[in-house]
Amino acid sequence: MKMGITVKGSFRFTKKERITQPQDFRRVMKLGRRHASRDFILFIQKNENTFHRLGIVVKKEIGPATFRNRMKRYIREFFRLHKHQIKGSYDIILMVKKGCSFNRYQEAEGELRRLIL
RNA sequence: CGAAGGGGAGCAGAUGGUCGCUCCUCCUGAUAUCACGCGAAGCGGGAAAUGAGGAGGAGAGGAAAGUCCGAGCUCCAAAGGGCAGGGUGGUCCGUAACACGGACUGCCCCUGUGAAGUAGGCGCAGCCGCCACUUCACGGGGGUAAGGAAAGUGCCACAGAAAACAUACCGCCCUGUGGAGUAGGCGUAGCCGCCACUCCACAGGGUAAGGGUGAAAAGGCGAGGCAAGGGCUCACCAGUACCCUGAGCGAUUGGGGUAGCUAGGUAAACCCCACCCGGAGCAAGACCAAAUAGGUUCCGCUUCCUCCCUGUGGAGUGGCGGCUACGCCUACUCCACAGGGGAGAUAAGAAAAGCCCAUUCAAAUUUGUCCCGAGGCAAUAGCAUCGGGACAAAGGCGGGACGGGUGAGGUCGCUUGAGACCCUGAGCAAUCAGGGCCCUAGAUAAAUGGCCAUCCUCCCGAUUCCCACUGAAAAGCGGGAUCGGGAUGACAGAACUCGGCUUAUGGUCCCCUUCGAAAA
RNA sequence: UGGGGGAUCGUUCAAUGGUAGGACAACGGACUCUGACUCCGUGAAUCGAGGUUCAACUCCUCGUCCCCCAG
Repeated sequence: MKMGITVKGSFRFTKKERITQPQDFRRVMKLGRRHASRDFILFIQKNENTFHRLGIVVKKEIGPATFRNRMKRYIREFFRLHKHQIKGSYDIILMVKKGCSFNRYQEAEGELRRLIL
């Protein structure tokens, strides 16, 4: 019973797991390590907490607001389901590149899995 | 029934499970009106800097979009007038308002029917028939920024004679001069001269009928008239203005008459007329917190008058005491000084933004130096007082420039509103009125998503199926059914809120027009 | 989110409503032994769709894209 509760809660994604302050964005993007794939750029830096934090950057030149919201939802969904497979505690910023054109969650999930894990 | 075009209405895949997100309400616990944490304000209910677990409810759109209009709301002290600037433009109505909507009118385009005409085409010997074109009448559909071009200015490239006070290039006509010709006439024997006619050249004039061009050429056509012509005159037609009259709330329109005979286009060129508009926008604005230097510098202004109250002094009147001088006062009036208060004038400027005006607000104190005047001490000097003036400094008020701090901090604004749905009534309609019922997103690195199953829609392929057509058959083609695979399904994401417009876009249904097919 | 401005050859700038013009670049030729420089010539554009007008880069409306400013 207690196990079920903790597993159930562990797939949540709350406000404290998000990076919202501009100085945090600046710090991670300036000091963190950088990896790139075809459609994403990943900035990652170790933090003092015991959990991961996620920030998403989608520029306006990527597409219309519907597409930008969809990309953010896909990234959040992937982070929610896969954050336990990342060891340690990191601040993660994902930036979407310009030519990105995902329409399905599965396409994004494959590329994110290759990039992060 | 199908296809195409136009218009209108409504929907925005459905159901279930599961993992999540945002907001709200509630329950229990360690009295959650507490403890703790984040620097603070304020906030935080669980992997964190931190105490825990549940239950329930709600959660993107017809365009949320573009920001093209109009409003609400907030601030600019109040939101007034004029100019400038901007906008609108048929009429009436609707609306909180509009560049919106409805109805009607005018104009333009498309189309159908009917009539008339034609020197057009085809058939026919012909009459005539069919087609085509033009005009008119009636009907249907669509569009329309639709005031004024006889208020003024500007422009109208090229071409053309001329592009707007009409002009005179060609042409036509008249007159004059000169030349040439003639089988003409007169004089003469003839040469020759004059007259007449024709042609040419030049000069002067008349003329808009005709003329290549152009987007556009100064009403059309016929007759008269004329030297030639011309609305020069007349008949008909078209157009304009005015008058009378019928219809309509009105735009407008039917009929009649008169006039001048004509006025080109462009106002989405300037402009004129009528009407409307103060500006900025929720990053508006209010509060709280943190931090810093309530900093530097420049410029302008800082002026007068009057009223009331209190106090002091003086004068007068009155009362009392007193024999006169005089003394006192609880009274009143006037003058001077001091303090306080209010009102008015003026005023740097501010509200104010593009400018001006009205209106409102607005510091207006102190000290020092110099000059002048008055009288006092004094006596060529000088000293202090008072009044006036000038200058300076400090303070105050207002404005400009530069700088310092914080670092995208929090709460409210923030969703009950010209609100949605249903019924009834008024109206052709847009819309309005009454009644009932309901509360329906409030995020802020920004919430609606992922997965699974079934059904619906679309696409592709297959067939042992069925139906219709062609064919003698084999077979071909179309539709339906089943199975498998795919599209996971158009445009697209609230950001203060409404009313419209525009743009993007998937199906469904209804209406109108045209075409095709079948049946009667 | 709100408020402003703009779009012209490949690039950067012009153009009273009346033939879209330079400069750089590109290509071809001349000059040169060759290249550079210079000279001559050529091609190449009004963001898209409607409307006003005889005529639109210009005026008006709608759309697309880009830039700037606001705490």
